[in-house]
Amino acid sequence: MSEDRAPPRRAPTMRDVSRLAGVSPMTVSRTLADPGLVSPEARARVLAAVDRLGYVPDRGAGGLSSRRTGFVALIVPTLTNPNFADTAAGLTAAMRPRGYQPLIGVTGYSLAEEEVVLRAMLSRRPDAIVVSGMRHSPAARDLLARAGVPVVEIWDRPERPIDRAVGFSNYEAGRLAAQALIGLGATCIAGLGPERTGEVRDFRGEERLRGLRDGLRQAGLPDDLILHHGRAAGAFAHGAEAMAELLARGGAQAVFLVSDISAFGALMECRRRGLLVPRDVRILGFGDFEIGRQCVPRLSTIAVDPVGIGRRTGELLLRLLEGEAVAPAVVDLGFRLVLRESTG
Amino acid sequence: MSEDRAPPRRAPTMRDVSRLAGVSPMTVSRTLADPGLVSPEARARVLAAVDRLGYVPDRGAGGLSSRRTGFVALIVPTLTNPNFADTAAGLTAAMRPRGYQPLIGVTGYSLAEEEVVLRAMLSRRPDAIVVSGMRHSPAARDLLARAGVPVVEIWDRPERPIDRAVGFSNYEAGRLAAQALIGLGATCIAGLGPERTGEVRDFRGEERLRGLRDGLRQAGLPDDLILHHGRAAGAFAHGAEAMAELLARGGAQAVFLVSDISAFGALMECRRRGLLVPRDVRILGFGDFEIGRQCVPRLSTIAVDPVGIGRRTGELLLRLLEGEAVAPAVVDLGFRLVLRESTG
DNA sequence: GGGAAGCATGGTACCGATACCAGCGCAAGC
DNA sequence: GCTTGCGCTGGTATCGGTACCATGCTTCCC
Repeated sequence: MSEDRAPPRRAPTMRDVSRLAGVSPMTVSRTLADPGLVSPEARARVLAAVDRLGYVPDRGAGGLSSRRTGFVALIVPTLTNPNFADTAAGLTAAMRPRGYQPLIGVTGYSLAEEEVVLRAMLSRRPDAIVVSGMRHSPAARDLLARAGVPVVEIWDRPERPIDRAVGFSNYEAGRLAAQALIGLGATCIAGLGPERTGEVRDFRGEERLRGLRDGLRQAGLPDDLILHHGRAAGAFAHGAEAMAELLARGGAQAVFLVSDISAFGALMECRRRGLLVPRDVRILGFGDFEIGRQCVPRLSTIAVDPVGIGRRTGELLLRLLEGEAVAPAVVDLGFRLVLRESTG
Repeated sequence: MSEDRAPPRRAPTMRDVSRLAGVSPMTVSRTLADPGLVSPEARARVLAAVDRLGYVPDRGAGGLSSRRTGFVALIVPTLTNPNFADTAAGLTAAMRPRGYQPLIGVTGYSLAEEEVVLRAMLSRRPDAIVVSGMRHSPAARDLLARAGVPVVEIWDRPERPIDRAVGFSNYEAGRLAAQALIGLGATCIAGLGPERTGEVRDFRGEERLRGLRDGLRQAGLPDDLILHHGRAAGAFAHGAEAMAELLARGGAQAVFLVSDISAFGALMECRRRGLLVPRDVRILGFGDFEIGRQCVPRLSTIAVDPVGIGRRTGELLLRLLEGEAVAPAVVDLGFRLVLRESTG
C-alpha cells in the first residue's frame, strides 16, 4: 500500500516456498500439515523459507483439494443480543484451536432471511452447520438435511432434530417461570413477549410464553395477562412498551418476560412510573444476562449458559468431524431458576 | 442425515448442471455470473437445471480461479459489546447485496491475539480487511500493509493510516467530555477507564481519557481523579468497581466513563450506595448505547454511530473494489454530545 | 543374502470454478 | 460477394493446494 516497489506482488505460494527450501511442494505441504512426516532437516529448511517469504497458505485452495474447508457455519438471529454473541464466542473458543473458523450469518429473526443466509453459507462448503432454533422454512430444513455435513440446532430442544441439537426446552423454561412465580405467592401472573405476527418472530420466546400459559392453566390460574407486544428485535423498548400496556390493564402481581433485556426495559418502565419492584410488581426475566446481575434491583431470571451452548456444540462437532460416533442426538443443557431481588 | 439412500452424495457441480441443461460448463458459469451474456433459451435451461439439482456454486473454487473470494475480513475486540456487533451489522448490510461476506475475527482486546486472528483471515484471501483501531503489533501492521488488498481501520482516526480509516478521534471525544462537564459547572471531574497494563488493553478508551486529561489541564482543573481500574472486557463490572474506588476517594462532582456500559455499572453502584444521579454525582458515558437510552436516569453520552461506521466502511470498500479512485484516506464521522438526565 | 517393511520424498492427477481465446453463425455495410 | 463485427458458445489452461501412488534407500529379520 505505502510504497509500490513491484506490481501488486502476488502472495507467495507453496511452490515459491518449495523452491527456496530446495524441496518439492509436497514436502512443504506435509511440513505444514503434519511435521512429523518430514525429516528434521527438510522441516527446518521449509520453515525458514516460510518465514522468510511470509508465506500464508491459501486455505481456499487447500479446501478445494481436501474437501475440508475448516469453516463452521453459525446462523443466529442477531449478534446485538449478547447471548448469541456469547454462544459465538464459546463455539469459536472450542473450535479455533483445531483450525476451524466460524462463518457467522445473521437472520434478524426472519426465516426467509435464514434461508438466504444459509444458501450463502452453503456456497462456502462448511464442514459443519450450527443453526439457532428448531423452526426453519421447509426449504431451509431440506437444505440442512441434504447438506452432507453435521448440523446442530442450538438454543432449543427439538422433538425431531434435523441431525443434532444442543440447548434446552424453552417450553419447560416457561413452565418453570410459572411455577416460580406461583411459588412466590402470586396469583395474577402476566407474561410479556414480542408480537407473533409477520415475518420477524422470536419462536423461542413464544415457546417460553406457551410454557408459562400451560403452567398457569395447570395451576388453575388465569392466563389472560399474557401479552404479545412490540418487535422481537428491539428488546429493550419491547419490554418497556409491553410493560406499559400491562400496567394500563392493571392487576398483575408478577410478570415473566422472555428475556432479561426486555425485563430490564420493563423494570425501567416501572421506575419511570414510580412503581417499586418487587413491592408493587415482581419481575422475572430469562437468560441471566450481565445486565440483570448489574441493575438495581438485580433481576431474578431463568439462567441458561450461552457460552456453554457454544462450547458444547464445538466439542460435539470436533468429535463428529473426527469420525467418532457420538451418542445422544440431543444434548439438553437445561436451565435453572436464579432468584435475586426483582421477585422479592 | 435422516435417511441414507445413497453414499454421502457429493454436492452437484457446475458440470452436473451443464450436462443436465445440455450446455457447456462455461455457459452455466456465465448464466450465474452475468445472465445477459447468455441467450434466453440457454439461460432458462440452465436455471431449470440449477433448480432441479439444488445446485449451489462453490465459491471457494470460484475464488481460487478468479482471485476474488468475496470475503471481507472484519477484526474487532469483541462482539459482546453491542457497538461492534452493530458495526458488523452495518458492514454486512452494505456489502452483502453485492455478494461480499464478512469473516469476523475477535481479538479480546489483545494485540497478540489480533495478529493470530489476522493470519487466520489472510489464509482466506479476503478481498478487503477491516480492523478496529489504529494500534497494532509491528508484525500485524506489516501484514496489513503487504496484504495487497484495501485495509480500513475503524473506530479511530489515525494520523498515519495503513491505508484507509473510517471513524473519529477518541482523543477529541475525551476533550469534548471535559468541556461538557466543565460547561455544566463541575470543577472536580473524574475519568474512569480500564487498566493500562498487560496484554489486554482498550487503547481507544485510553485515548478518550487522555483527551479528558488534556481538556481538564487546559482549563486549569486537576486531573488526579482519572483512574484506571478493572479489565476492559467486563465493562459492567469495571464501571461499578471503578466507581466504588472513586467514591472511596471522594470529591468528584462529575464522572466521565469510557463507555455507556461501564457508565451504567457506575450508575448502579451509585444507586446501591444511595447516591442520587445527577444530584450527588453527574455521569457522562460514551457511545450512545441502547442501555443508556433505557435506564433511569437516562445517560448523557457522547454519541457515535456504530452502524454508520460499518455502513460507510462497506460503501467505501465497494467503491474501492470496483476500482474507483476514492478521495480521502480518512473519513471522520465525528461524534456529538447528547445531554440527557444523568448530568442534570 | 534376499525379501519385506518402513521412512522420506517426489510426481501426477485432480478438487470446481473462471479467464482467456477461438470459433461458429448471422446481419450489416461497402 | 466478401469483409467486418457482434452475439453466443465451447475448449483449454490455470488458480494453489492435497490425495494418492510410486520410488529410492535403509534397516531388519529369517
